[in-house]
Amino acid sequence: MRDTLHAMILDGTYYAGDKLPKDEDIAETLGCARATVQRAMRDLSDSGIVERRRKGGTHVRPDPVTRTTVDIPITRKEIEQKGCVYGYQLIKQTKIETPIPVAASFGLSAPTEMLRIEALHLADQRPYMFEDRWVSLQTAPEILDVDLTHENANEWLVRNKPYTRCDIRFYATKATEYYADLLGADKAEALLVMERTTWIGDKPITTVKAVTTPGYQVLTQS
Amino acid sequence: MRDTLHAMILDGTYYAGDKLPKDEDIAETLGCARATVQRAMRDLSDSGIVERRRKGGTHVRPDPVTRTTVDIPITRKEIEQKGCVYGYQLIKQTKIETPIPVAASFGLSAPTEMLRIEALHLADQRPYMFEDRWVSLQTAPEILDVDLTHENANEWLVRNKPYTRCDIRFYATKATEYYADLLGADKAEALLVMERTTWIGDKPITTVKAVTTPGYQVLTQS
DNA sequence: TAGTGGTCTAGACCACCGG
DNA sequence: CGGTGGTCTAGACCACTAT
Repeated sequence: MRDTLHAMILDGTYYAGDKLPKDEDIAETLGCARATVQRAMRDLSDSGIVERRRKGGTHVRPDPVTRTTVDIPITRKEIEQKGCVYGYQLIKQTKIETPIPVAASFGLSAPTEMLRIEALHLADQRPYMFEDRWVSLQTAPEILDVDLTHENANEWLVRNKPYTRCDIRFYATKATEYYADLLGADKAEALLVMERTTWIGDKPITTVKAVTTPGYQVLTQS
Repeated sequence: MRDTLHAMILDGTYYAGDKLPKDEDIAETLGCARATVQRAMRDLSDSGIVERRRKGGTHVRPDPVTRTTVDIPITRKEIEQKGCVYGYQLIKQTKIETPIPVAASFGLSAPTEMLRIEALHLADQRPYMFEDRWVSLQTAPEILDVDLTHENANEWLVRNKPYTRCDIRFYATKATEYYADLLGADKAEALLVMERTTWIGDKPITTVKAVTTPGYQVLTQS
């Protein structure tokens, strides 16, 4: 039922920008309950195909977008899923004031003292991903009690610091000598970077720049 | 109501791997309808926080993932939204048999004749993105009638060929001399690439490799 | 096969926001 | 303010799958 409604909307009956009848009318036309229409519309809305506003009605999105979902697993799981042995190596851990760009990524106007952690994830003993992380000591002071040579900050945070907002960006960067060394890559190799910043409410938790090894790909789901 | 249920599940009552009571019991405990629980659970499930299986019940996901949504707009819109003037330039258009890797990306075992289109998107007259596209002539033969020097294949497809499946991948690549020339970038610059392949049912529509200019970022939502 | 989640209905009331 | 979508209920039946 919902699927046939999806199909009906999408089979060329309506075009970009068109206004659809209100749920009640559609329900009557199709001989189904309004809740069913509502459910179908919600799906279409989630997929970015349609836009709905109270009183404004439902419109086919005028500028179609390709909307897709990315799952970023815990790095350990990602490595293990490839059938490799996971390894972790703490490189450096310092309590230091955030540089301006880092403060900015949190939306903070003034630098703060945070914990900076540089670490390497290994797959079968070989470098897999380098992470350069900043953790807010105001929001997550307990991290100072964690032995980060063995426990990995990524996982500790996931288990102990739920977040309410998360910004992610992907981009490419040329390997600096530092990255190339750490990752066992050629200098000037092209590397994919994932930057992730999380907050609980409006309080910063952590920001991490994950630099991957050459060839790394991010895949999306349907 | 749904929100309080969300909160209750997430406030530390259950841990990774835990099994939750069945919807009916939760509904009774909270004094709400089962449909309400179902709705809340569906949200949690969509967010990747919980996994549900008929008869198997609902479990908190044992391996937490960061799940996020990426919107990929029409390139024209993306450029215009930045306040730039959009430009488009067809570089080459050939009817040719797919190389093995291209056929493979569609899941085809044998090469087929397709339309290959190389084109450049411009922002304020400057190169913005290069696209190397293959379009199936079996699924979208009408594209041969389109004047691709003026109409851009991206938009024609979006408007005329709805798809049911879409695979996307992001990765970094070192600029070849060809890319560097086209994009006005330095040779060996790191470039972000988006590859997108779409099908209608199990019939291939198009696959496109979009090579971006240096500094390009993909942002995600919530 | 029995237990669980998934879909649907018919109806009520609420919340937002455009005219 | 009135029209539209959003949420909720109480109940029925279905579809999958773990045991």
